[in-house]
Amino acid sequence: MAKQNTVFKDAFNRCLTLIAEADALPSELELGTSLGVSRTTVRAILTHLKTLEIISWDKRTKAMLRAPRPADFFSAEETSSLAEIIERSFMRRILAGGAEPGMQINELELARDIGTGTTSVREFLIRFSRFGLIEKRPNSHWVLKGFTRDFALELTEIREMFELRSAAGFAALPEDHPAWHDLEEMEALHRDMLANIDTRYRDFSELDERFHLLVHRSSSNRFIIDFYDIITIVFHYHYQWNKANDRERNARAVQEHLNYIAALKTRDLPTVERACRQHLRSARETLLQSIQQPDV
Amino acid sequence: MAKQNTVFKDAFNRCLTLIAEADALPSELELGTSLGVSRTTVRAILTHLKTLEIISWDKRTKAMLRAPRPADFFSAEETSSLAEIIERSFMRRILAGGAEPGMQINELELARDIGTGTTSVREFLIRFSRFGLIEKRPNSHWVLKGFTRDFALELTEIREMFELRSAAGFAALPEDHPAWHDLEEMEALHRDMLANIDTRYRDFSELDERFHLLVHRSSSNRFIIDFYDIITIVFHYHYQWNKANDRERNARAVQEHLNYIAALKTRDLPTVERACRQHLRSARETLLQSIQQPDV
DNA sequence: AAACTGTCTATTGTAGATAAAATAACAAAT
DNA sequence: ATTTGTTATTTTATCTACAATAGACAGTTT
Repeated sequence: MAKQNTVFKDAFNRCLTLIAEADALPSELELGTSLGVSRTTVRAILTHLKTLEIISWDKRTKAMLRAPRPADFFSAEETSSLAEIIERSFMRRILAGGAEPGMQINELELARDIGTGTTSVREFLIRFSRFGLIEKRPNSHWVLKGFTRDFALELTEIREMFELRSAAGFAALPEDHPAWHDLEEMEALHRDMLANIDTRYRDFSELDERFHLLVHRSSSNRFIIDFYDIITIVFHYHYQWNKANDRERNARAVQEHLNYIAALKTRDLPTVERACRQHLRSARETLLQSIQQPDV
Repeated sequence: MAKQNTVFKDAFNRCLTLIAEADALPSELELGTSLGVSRTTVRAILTHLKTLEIISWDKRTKAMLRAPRPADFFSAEETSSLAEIIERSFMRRILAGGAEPGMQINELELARDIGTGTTSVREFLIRFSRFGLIEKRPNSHWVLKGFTRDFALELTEIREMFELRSAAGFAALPEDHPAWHDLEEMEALHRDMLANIDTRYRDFSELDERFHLLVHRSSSNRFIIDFYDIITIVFHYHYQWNKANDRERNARAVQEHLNYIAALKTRDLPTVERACRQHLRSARETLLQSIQQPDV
């Protein structure tokens, strides 16, 4: 069926929440930029809104007729792009489904399982290969290298190099750099979470990602920032499937982040390095614990 | 036309040089493993060899009838895979053809220019994107970030981190590790080249690549080793299109490599670090000099 | 004239089809 | 026990086609 219209559906949903608040509708162009889509898609959205009798629309006169109802929204499955679907499906297979290192990966089989064409699966695998978990044998299959202890060690080795350098770079940023303001906000978010840790500890994963990204960004090095994608995806799925002791683990991590933030604010290099190392060490331990040791 | 039979053609050429020396033909299976192809392809090759009356072939009796002639070989264009063709073509466009940073890259146009389908171009761009020179705008074009001074600085920053760590790792390898033997060979090759530098300086590019790969490999970290692909491709094309003063430049680099090798053999960390830093510094200078400064 | 809209075109994302190559199986021959 | 003939099946690499989306231009409204 050629292209899926997930861009339209997702933008439509976001548009509904957008107009639910402000009841005056902006111009097509404006709507397009605030939703991040082209005018073509905006017009498709407006047409659909009109069909559902949520708005009236004639040329440049648009008016709200009624508030959006839950039934108006497209369901979550419909709005996720094919790439997201494939990623989730693939990660479930290789992480949850007891996939052995060395296992062969078959494009056709994956595509059939997921219910997509082979092209999309192929492109996903090519993109995914930079994460070092799979490898291509040309004219033949892909090989799963596996989420092993070695993988985790190699990953964290690089992470530590990059983050130490980024943290040092952060501490050296000029007084008026916007990152300092972001850091203040980040600190407030952490304090908030720590105050209500019993109910909020599940949200740590997202906060963790945002905090470390802020640090990495200060390196201004595209390779360091890009590498952080690997960290993100690994920890994202890791958090999803390893929930043992996560309350305590996350509480400790929040505290470590706060120490780390305080250290950055001193701008004293040895202090920064100490706080950074300490946090990275426990992050590594957490990751390693979740990896099932191979039998050999 | 679906798949190109470049695997067959390339393997056929390699087979010709292989049998030109030894005149007894091995079994199909054996031939397959030494050429790195399946039995299906081996049989296609044997059939073609028979058609050209280079060998006689009846069941397991195969005999050479005549030596291969230049005309028997497939031409170089026919044997290079589509991916290689696309890479060369693309690199020529973005490096030689005065491509400005910020320029849009159009899959369809590229494909038409090169004379291939869009799928292959797309897959190439996805693979290539990890080199940090291009970036995708989803549902829209790719953007060329350009081979700029910033790019070179970011690249060399990582390179220096990785290579210093790898070099330190190399110096710490146990006495009986095979890498020490490879290093001896490498040293001999360098001495050879230095002795005949006037005629051999053009081959330095390849030697350089092999030497640094040897060092990087000792890190045993897939991310470090994979990153070296970026270095390789950048320096490969860099050498191709920047030939100014290359004789002196290469002579100096060979000497630096020899110092570096000597330093590794001392296994003394400060010595290694000094030699490594010195070579990397001049490599960076060379790279930077070749980049045209943007007008701003 | 500036902002907006209607209409049209070009390009991307994805599915499906096809040739090349890999893989498999097994009986027959050495 | 290894190699080959034979045949069939599976999978990859690549092309083509088409809907969704982006983007451009000209006309319209304020």
